[in-house]
Amino acid sequence: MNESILNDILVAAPSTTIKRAQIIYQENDESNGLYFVEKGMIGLFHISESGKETFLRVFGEKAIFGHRSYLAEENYHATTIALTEAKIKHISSSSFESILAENPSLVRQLLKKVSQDLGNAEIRMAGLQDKTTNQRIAESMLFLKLKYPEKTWTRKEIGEYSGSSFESVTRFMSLCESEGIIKKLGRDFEILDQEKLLNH
Amino acid sequence: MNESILNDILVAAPSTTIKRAQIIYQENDESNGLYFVEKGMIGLFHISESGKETFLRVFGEKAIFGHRSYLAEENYHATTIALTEAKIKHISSSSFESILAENPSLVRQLLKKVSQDLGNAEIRMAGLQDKTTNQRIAESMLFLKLKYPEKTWTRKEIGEYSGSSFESVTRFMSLCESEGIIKKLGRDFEILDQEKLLNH
DNA sequence: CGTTAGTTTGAGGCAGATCAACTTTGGTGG
DNA sequence: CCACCAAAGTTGATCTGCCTCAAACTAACG
Repeated sequence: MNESILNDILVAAPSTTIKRAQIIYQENDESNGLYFVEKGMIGLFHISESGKETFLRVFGEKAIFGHRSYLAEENYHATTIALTEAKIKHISSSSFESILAENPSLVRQLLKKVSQDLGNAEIRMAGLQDKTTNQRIAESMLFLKLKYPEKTWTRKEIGEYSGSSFESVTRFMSLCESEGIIKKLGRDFEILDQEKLLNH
Repeated sequence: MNESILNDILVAAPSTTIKRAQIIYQENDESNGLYFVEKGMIGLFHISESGKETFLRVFGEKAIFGHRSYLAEENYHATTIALTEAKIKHISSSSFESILAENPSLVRQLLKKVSQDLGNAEIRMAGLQDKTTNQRIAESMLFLKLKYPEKTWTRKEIGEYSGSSFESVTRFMSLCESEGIIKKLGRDFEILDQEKLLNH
């Protein structure tokens, strides 16, 4: 994201500190501008009536979130939950709108980012149909660990990102460790062989 | 989509006639501007190595497609196939780029549409985890039939849209007919009770 | 009519979810 | 710094929704 454009607004906005597991907004809430992650990580989840959670997207440091609903002119379609303690900034709808109006290049950047996210979502949707649970777990482990190595991802989070149960994640990780593909480090893990991991 | 803006370009562009089942572009092909559906319907599919197809999006009359890849600056992530005989127009990347440059409001409209599509894709992804096959089939029947009533949707298409096998669609439709919720008309069907259909 | 694509129905199998019982980790506060 | 405990992880057993395979039927189009 073009940081220079957002910077002026962001330095002025006050930061809020969020505890792990705290909810920022919930599915169906009215859209309310956008948020910026100053520190920590936020997850976007869909939570079904039965309580089943699907982990849709991760927002790491310097990422923005909440913009999709504003741009789509919809209420939030999912819930954001802090994955770690975090510091975030909020930008109101009216501020966001004036930034957009004054910065056509920012609009194009957002369009690019949202288009990429749409492609990713559709590829993941297809993966739920044509890949095995272990393949999806392997891909999710690789994606989450390589893109956000600083976080100790729980089996539950990996399960919800890959579309499987946390027990399946545990089993697959034990299998991988026995084959020397990963190494468990307490609750965390390290990938020793990316190639073999993906070819499971 | 704002038709007036695109109109000038579209009247000038020549139409191409496409037969049913014909492929317009394939996954991984280089992005190539955008397409406009003048007549008929086009489907966007992901096809796995084993041949399993996932039906991602439908493009009906006056819809555009191919724009996501261009805007994301990626190769195509999926394959477009004509669902019926169709007439389409093609707009080159350079024409599309100049239209975008001259029409900020069109860029905002695209941003809105792509954001909505992202929300829908994520909701469908979550549905694959927390809904039963029959629930998803019911929702897909309703969506496809209400939004595009002129097309006789095959069991295979409904299956690939809902993330289930065509046999499961057949079985569910037989069940629904026996309960008076739908009526089969040759290969087509009619929905008699939307409420009951969704509450299965 | 003949042909082919689409549909129906039944039977069987299995990937992966769910349930259950137990162990380990790592943070917290005394 | 240690003891405690809640949260996270492990492992085994069971169960089932839905896919796959198979075989026969039927609509629709040239």
